[in-house]
Amino acid sequence: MKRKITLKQIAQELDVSISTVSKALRNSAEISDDTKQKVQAFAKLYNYRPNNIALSLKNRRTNTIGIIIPEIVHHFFSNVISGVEHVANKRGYNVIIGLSNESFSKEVINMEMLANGSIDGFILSIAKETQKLQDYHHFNETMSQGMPIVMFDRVVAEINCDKVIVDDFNGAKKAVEKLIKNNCKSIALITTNDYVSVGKLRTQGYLEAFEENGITAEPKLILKIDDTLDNETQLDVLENEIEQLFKSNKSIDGVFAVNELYALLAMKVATKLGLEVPEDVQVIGFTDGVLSKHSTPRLTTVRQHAHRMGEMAAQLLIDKLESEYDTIDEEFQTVVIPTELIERESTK
Amino acid sequence: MKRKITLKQIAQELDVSISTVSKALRNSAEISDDTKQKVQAFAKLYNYRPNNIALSLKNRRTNTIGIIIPEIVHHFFSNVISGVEHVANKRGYNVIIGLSNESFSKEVINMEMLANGSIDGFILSIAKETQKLQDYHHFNETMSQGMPIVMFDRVVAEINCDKVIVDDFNGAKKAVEKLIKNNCKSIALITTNDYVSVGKLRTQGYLEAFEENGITAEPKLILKIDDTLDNETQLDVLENEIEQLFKSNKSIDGVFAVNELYALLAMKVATKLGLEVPEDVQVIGFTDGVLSKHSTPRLTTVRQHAHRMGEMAAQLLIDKLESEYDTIDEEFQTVVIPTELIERESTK
DNA sequence: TTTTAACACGAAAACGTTTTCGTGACTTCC
DNA sequence: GGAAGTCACGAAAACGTTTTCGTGTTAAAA
Repeated sequence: MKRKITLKQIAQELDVSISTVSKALRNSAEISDDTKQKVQAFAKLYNYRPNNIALSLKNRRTNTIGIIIPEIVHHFFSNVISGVEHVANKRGYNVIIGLSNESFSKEVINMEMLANGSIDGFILSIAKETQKLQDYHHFNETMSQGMPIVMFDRVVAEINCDKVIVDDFNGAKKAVEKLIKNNCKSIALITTNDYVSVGKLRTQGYLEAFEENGITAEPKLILKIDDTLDNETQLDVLENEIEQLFKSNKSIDGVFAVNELYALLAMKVATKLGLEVPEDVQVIGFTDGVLSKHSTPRLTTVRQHAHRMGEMAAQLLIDKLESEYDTIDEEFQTVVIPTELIERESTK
Repeated sequence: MKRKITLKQIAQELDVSISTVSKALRNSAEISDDTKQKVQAFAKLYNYRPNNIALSLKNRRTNTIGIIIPEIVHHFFSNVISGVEHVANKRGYNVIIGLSNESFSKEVINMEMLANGSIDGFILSIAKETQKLQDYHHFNETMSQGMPIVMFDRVVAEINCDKVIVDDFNGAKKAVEKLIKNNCKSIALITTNDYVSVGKLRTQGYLEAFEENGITAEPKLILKIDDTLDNETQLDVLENEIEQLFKSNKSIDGVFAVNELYALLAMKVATKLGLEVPEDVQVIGFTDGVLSKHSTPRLTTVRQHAHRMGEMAAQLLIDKLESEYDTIDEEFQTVVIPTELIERESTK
């Protein structure tokens, strides 16, 4: 088929030079009105659009940002993407995605693939495996090449860059306080292993709420789920673990879970064991996703404002990109997005 | 900070020409072993990587594919993306995303933004507004410029291009047949307006199952939801409509819904009205998402294999891109992905 | 010793832009 | 009528690659 038309072709066709065509299209005062009209009409007729790749090469800016996330089939992450895309689009940037699938090596490969000029900067949330290995060389290398990074949600303290995080600690704390205020006497925690930074922070929020209220935390009320468990296929294992928690602690009248799936399963198990939600046991989950919204009873959750996080991350990154001439400004900021407790039917 | 190193800089530093460096790095036989070693060592030391943009310009291929979808916070679409990303990555392509938010103009703008050389081809599912307006000029223009398009799920018959679709008709038909076989005598349909192509096809499947079993469809059992309704905020309206359906048709003992939310709400309403699922009313939904998997009772659904659809779409596109020299092959194919009935707890 | 072949490298073009600078043809001014 | 200035345009460089072709040097063959 016919390829896209270029300046060169227009120039040939109209018997002028390439520079004249370029200037005419950009409405330069250097060019006579006659020529301008002729060129512009021709360009319009053939639907001329400047080639983006050539522009990128010339300007040494691609106007594209890369976003690397652990998974995309996930309410939180897809929401972040939509936020990123929203402001990126508004400000004339494209968004290119890479999935790490929670794997360290895929994260590294993805970043290397994009860092070679394809994008101007990164927005990313690191893979669990990376958190476990604590190998951050790829971030340092990328930044040392002058490519800015904005991390969100799962961030790493050792790396100096802009960050957008959820207030995991206080979000969890407030949720647990809510349970305490609602007269729960035996509040269980369902969380992940400690190397997952957000899981750890939420756990700390739980503990802090206890402490401030003079309650001593009981280890047996804390269930740490091994999250190498595949939530898709090993759902029954998960459910079983939670069931054991309930069975060996009949006193439980409140549950705080670090994600909505755990919270939902807690409700399910409770119901199965003949307990009523929220009468007998109240449940709050972190992460406000579709599951929480449409469960019966509808789950009280800690909303993270994922969309806003994405918007904020994109804003930070683009601001940095567009102020790169005053490169002295090597001040990095960490924006904390406050959480919001959405009270629904799983609490009194 | 220090920018990425280029061939030119290596050449200067080593006092050879740019061509020599390039050849040395590509292990050309033209270059002496001495020089090769020197250059390669230097390149490795400074972590040289060829600039992708320059390569794209030279090769006139970006090795990037664009995917335009109506929304990303959506189990089906995010699953498709993950499929696309999977094979794209495996075959050395990047994926750049654009969201139309179901808007015609955003779809057009997004496509124009990417069609100017940023990508080699499109994978897309068209916006509802585009379906309603039936304005497809942007697809034709894109294709006439030699840029291939692969459509998935929501496709348009008038455009000649590769397509990947769900077998909506048969998927729906089989689901309804299942209900019939399970002795449902009064099967309701909860669907969307007709201009949504997949909604229409699923409705036809429902009708066909009736016909083949000698049952006459009753219009009052068919609820068409106006999908300009925002599922997020107007949930109660939705729920109310479904409740009315049940109340004015006490005989209903089976429900087929064209998406999982409608199905879930149907279960919820039924339960609320004192009906047991699946004892009194059996429910099947199209689209196998998280809601279905984690509802109580767990929903029987028609699985679409979204991930596989994404993989297939990417494969079709890349195959076409990489065979573009024998451009005569203007045969387009439509791949139909069969559905699968996942029987869970909402049917007997 | 002369011709030929192999070897090792450099110059330059090309991909599609934008922009700086130069220049020939007029016009204006004294 | 010559100097100076304006106008309208073209040549060329640059962004970072790859690749084709040309060329000088050396070694082998005649």
